[in-house]
Amino acid sequence: MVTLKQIAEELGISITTVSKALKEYPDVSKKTRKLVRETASMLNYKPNSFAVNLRTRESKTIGLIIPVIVHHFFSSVIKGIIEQAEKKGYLVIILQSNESYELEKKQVDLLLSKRVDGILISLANGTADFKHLNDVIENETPLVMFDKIAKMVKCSKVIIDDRKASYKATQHLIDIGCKRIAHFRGPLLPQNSIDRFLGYKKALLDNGLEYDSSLVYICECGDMSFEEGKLNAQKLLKEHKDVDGIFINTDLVAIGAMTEFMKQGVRIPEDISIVGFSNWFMASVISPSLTTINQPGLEMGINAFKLLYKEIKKKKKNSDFSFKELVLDTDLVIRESTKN
Amino acid sequence: MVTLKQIAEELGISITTVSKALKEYPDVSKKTRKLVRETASMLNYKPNSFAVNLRTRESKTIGLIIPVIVHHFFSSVIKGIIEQAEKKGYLVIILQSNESYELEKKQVDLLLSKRVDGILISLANGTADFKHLNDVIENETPLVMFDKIAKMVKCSKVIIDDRKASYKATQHLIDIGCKRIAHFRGPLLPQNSIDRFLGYKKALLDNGLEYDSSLVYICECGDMSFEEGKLNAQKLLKEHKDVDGIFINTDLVAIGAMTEFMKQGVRIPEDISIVGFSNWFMASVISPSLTTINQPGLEMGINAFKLLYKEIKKKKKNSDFSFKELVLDTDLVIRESTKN
DNA sequence: CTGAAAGCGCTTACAG
DNA sequence: CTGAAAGCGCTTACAG
Repeated sequence: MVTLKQIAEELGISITTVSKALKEYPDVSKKTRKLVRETASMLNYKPNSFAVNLRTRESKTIGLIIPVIVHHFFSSVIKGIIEQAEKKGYLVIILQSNESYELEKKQVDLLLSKRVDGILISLANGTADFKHLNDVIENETPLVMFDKIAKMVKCSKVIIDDRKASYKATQHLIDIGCKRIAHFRGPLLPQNSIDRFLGYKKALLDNGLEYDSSLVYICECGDMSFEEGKLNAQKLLKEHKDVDGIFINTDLVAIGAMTEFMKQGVRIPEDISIVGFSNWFMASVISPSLTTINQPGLEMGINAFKLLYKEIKKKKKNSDFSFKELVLDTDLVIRESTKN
Repeated sequence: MVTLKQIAEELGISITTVSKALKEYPDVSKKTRKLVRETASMLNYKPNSFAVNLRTRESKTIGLIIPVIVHHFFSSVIKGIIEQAEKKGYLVIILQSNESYELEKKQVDLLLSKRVDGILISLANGTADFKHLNDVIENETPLVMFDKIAKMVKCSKVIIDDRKASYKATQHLIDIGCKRIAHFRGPLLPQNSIDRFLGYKKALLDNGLEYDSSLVYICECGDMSFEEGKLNAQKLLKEHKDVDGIFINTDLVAIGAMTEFMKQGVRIPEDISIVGFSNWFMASVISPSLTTINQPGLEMGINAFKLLYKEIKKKKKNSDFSFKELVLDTDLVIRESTKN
């Protein structure tokens, strides 16, 4: 590998001058600069990034921890982050927490010891303790949370208004005439699962409908989402034959439920209307197609990186920085599963 | 940030000894070692990886270039790679080429200048020149290609036998009685698109069926796959009403085609049987569900990393290393779109 | 405009 | 068993 020293020797000048010439320092004569640049490109010189990192104390690399990768929404987020990062000259190390708090903790530690310039994270469902996140902040490493966040942690965040979105979804079911509306919710912990439930409940009450907790079914929303949808649909058919609409926490669970309903001869939307959440590509191609809330994954990724980038820049200059909480718009995509 | 120097000063010993104690060198007294370890953990010492990289000339980081991320097959590969890498203490930088040769070239260069310990790549559809890959090899950076590979490049590879898989798919159509079988193929360049076409053709000929090139339709298989499927289905219905089976290069295109057929009242599988390729999760939940070739993404990722890891180890020890080409098994998943 | 020198924080061959 | 010293390849404050 070619080093500055070799270029310097080749030209009989000092390493200092070579370094400066390559970095556009103004105090190098044009002639020298040209010579250095030519020699560098001739020898195919590439700065040793290990040395640069050590000197500059930054690696132009950020870390991303995400609960699952094989997931339409999250892979869209990843795409947004990587593309934006590349534009600004940053690379992205990706880690998957598998919805495990323990793993997430280890991975945060790993990224910290790798000295990434910043960390982007969407929390695992099981994460209830936030010490590892506060460690990041104490360590002065910029941190931005997105989608699955912890309200308590003091950092920038990019989210959607889950409560508003699920209110909209439930309102739509009410508008098309549903009277008895069930909810398949996510796990008890993550904020967005809670918020979606609250939006559902509020929509019912605001419209003078009774809130019946026995109509709320819980899903873990892990690898078994599709099966959970089926199972809950079975249970629901046994326990509450009068239900005519369901707002479901996630498209994949919704698709599982629809599969089960159709198998049992329950017609969608004639007998039961269904609204999902996320707008996976799949939702548009199944039959009947699924009404759902569009969750802007790409935008979330892009904005999460942008916030992180700003913080990195500010911190570098030691200038003031205040956290931002960005709330992205969602919209209801009406399809066949709720036609009236 | 705590450094070795600070620990050394704290204990009144040399940096050398501290370093050795922390790294389990045998020539340090038990007492000293214990003292050093205690102090290190008390001060929450974390080695500065920038300095370690510079000294050891390795970063324990590898690069991954992939055509698209938001894609069931590729995101499964990513998952396999990351998990395996983490087990061996490696982190993964992910870049998306967007099926662009130009971007891919830049990204290879970027990874090389970042001095990653190895590179994993699945080629963009447009990649026909392999200089950038040979640069990697010349640079002595271990390289493993997977899925979309270049036969010409001398490195380890993980692939499936596309020809065999598509032969199997076509044979299945023939076995259930199809006489006039079309093929929606991928772009002209990538090897797997070529191989899938050849497997289709061979199956026809081996079974005494005529090969008719006008029954072969091309898709770019980019972001527009679903629409391409629809369009090709339209064309096919106009041009070849007698077709009773189609083998389609990719599930997403197949699902687009199915959507169009159903819209036009063509029954699947009664009028036309369809086989896809990849076994996206979606294939199992649409209706009729799609017969397809299961492409083992996770296994491919795991094996690709394992091969890369072996090569990294060998190169470090300067021992001999020979390239391996791993061919993973695929199987035909028979579903409703081809019932007879 | 040029360059000698210090230093980033480690690792390791070598001397004692 | 311990440590002084060299060196990885850069960057940059400082002197001239």
